[in-house]
Amino acid sequence: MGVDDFCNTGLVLGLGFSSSAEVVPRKIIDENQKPKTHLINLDQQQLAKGSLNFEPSLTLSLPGEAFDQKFENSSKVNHDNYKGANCNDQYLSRQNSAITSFSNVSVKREREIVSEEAETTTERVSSTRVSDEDEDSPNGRKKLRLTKAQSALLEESFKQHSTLNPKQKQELARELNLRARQVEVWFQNRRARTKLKQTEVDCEFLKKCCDTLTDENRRLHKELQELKALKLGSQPFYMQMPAATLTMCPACERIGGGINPHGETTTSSSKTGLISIAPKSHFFNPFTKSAAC
DNA sequence: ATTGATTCCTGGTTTACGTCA
DNA sequence: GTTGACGTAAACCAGGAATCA
Repeated sequence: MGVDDFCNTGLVLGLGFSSSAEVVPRKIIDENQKPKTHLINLDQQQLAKGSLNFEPSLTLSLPGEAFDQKFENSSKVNHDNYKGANCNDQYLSRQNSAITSFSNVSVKREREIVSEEAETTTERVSSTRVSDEDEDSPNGRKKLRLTKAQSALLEESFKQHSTLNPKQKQELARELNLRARQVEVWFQNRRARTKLKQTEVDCEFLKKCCDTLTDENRRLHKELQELKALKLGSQPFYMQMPAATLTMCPACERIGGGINPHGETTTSSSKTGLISIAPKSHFFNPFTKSAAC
């Protein structure tokens, strides 16, 4: 029996985990007292420290069953945040000089550019924001570098809510002396980075699980060989015992099942020589000690 | 019920900028 | 001091989903 045998069963082995930090959406109440789902992000400090207490959960299911539920939930975004949003924050940072460099802009882009021009006009009159400094940029994509104070405030806001409604966005933009569009882009990129980091953490975890399961597979192979050897030794006791009823202590690697791992017979039915033990679902958890010990 | 417009999102990409050898 | 490689993050694009008229 090898990995190939396992893969040909038509079953799906799912690996997931839960942690003290919520990953699943939960209901929260926004400022308008409207219940909505909201993705709660892992605390970045916890991530960095690796201090999250992940509890692995392995599931065996038919193809298409709920293995992806976590990720489906994670990718689901509630759009109620923006219900009733107006166009006020539709501002693009691309400057007028850059517009001509896109010869085949879509209708959508043209619409946005029109609104951008309108807003730009307003801003030029009413403020001295960063965009004013970009006037000299030859290609219109002068890159802003946020100050530490701006980044800190954005991070603080992101900790409170990973998405912004238009009002929050405008308010934050005003506080930071940035355009609403810049705040919006920052949050989009920040969410993407969070997700990427979480993916990396998941990947590392799965690698460790893979290593552990490989070791477990190796150990089970060894156990199988030992059982075959015993069977070949024509010992009637073991010939009457279904292999599935045998368990082995992962720690001491001794065979259990009616006989304790250290050799003593423990069941009353042993008088008959036939050991009768209820099949026990035993899925080895690589992160916990063996239940047999 | 259907459809088009609008808005924001995600996922991926581009690119300006800073750092370092 | 200059330069090229590289990483980071701001900005962008395409397409999807939700909502509304």
